[in-house]
Amino acid sequence: MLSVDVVNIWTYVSTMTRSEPRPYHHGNLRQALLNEADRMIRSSGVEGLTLRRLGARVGVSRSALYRHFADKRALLIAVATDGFRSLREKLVEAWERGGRNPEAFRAMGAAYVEFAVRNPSHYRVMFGGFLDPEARNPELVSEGGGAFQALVDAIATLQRDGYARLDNPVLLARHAWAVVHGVAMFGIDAQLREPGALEELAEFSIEQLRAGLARTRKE
Amino acid sequence: MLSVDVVNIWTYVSTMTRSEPRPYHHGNLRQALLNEADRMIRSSGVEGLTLRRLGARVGVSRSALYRHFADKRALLIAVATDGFRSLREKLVEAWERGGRNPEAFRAMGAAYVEFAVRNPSHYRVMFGGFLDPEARNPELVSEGGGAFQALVDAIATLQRDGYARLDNPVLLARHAWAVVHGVAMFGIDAQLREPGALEELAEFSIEQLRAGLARTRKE
DNA sequence: ACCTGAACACCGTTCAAGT
DNA sequence: ACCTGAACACCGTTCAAGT
Repeated sequence: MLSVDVVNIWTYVSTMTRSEPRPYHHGNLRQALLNEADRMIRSSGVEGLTLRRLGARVGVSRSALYRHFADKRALLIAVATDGFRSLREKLVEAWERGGRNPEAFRAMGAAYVEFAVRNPSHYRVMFGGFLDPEARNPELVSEGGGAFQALVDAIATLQRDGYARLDNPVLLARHAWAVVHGVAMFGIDAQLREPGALEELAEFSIEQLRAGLARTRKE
Repeated sequence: MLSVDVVNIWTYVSTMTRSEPRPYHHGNLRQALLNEADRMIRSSGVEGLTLRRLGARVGVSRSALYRHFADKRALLIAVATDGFRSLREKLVEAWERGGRNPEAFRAMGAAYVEFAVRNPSHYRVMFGGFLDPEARNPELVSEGGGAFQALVDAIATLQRDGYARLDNPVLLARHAWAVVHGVAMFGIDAQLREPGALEELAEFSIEQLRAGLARTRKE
């Protein structure tokens, strides 16, 4: 009816008659903001991301952003959620392409470290505690859980095929996560400056991890 | 001569004649600021620490702080430096009190995780990347290196006594640090909510670590 | 629906001035 | 030596108003 047209008439009018001081973002503004936030975090770190500069870069007023995100934390949560989704994809790909065997498990560990080192600021948003655990955003929890589940599934498969000890796979996955997370942090903090040092550590730690999972319950 | 007295006369005058609106901090202001910053970080996290509130809590004007720290980053570096010193003390104590043997090595790992979990905000300042690696504050680097050296020394001793494989002790120490760091991060992010889950993981991971170090070079 | 502009309360930091 | 008070340039966030 009429009301439907009224709803969109401003869009029509503005696109047809405005002297184009700024193009409107129709529905893709959210994604444009996320993309630009990604770029800013990548180049200047989380502390370099301010909503005002983000808006200016996208070509939008200060408050336009609040149509799509409740506040800055909500935007960071969205960034972290995307990061977890991307990480899970990388992990699953390495595991499946490697043939779901102990060697593929090592490839999965290497993929984890690589993701963190190639996206350090992203990784910090995901694990740096900027997002207080009270902010239990369901999508974030679900996406983070999905990435962790990829590890649990891989370990359960190794167990089924006789490659891994039969402890609780969740405990084994937590241990595996701790190892790769620790290695990744070493790499991110750039405390390993010597070329090859991170690769050496990653290889060693992941091999230690694999051998430890293979070790029988009582040594 | 006269100039010496002139230098301190204001202190004399102010302590004797002022109607005590605010007590002066003679030389201990720096420590008072660090102590209060510690308390604020502990209760509200790093993002809860603002220089203005810090000054107000200590009872000092906004700019007084700049007599002791170049800027906010310098204050955080000082906090991190203290943290590393404290951590090293805890590690060395656990190692020596335990008798410098494999069991003591486990105690050292547990002490590490305990330090992180009991001082989560401190720990984040130390490792959260708030301090960009470019800011190579010599004291911070030295104190952080000291804590790491405690690990290297312990592993070298284990090697000498036939308890650990003979790889490069620095590599072994990096691996050990990665493991306990990863476990600590799990605990800090409170992703392990179930009671006892963190203890279970810490015990498992540290035992994996110890067994891995004991394993001979070629399994 | 989507955006603007001004305003508010808060930052870190500086600097001339005070005791 | 140590501190104050005002100022500057920046934040995140809100809200009435515009198209």
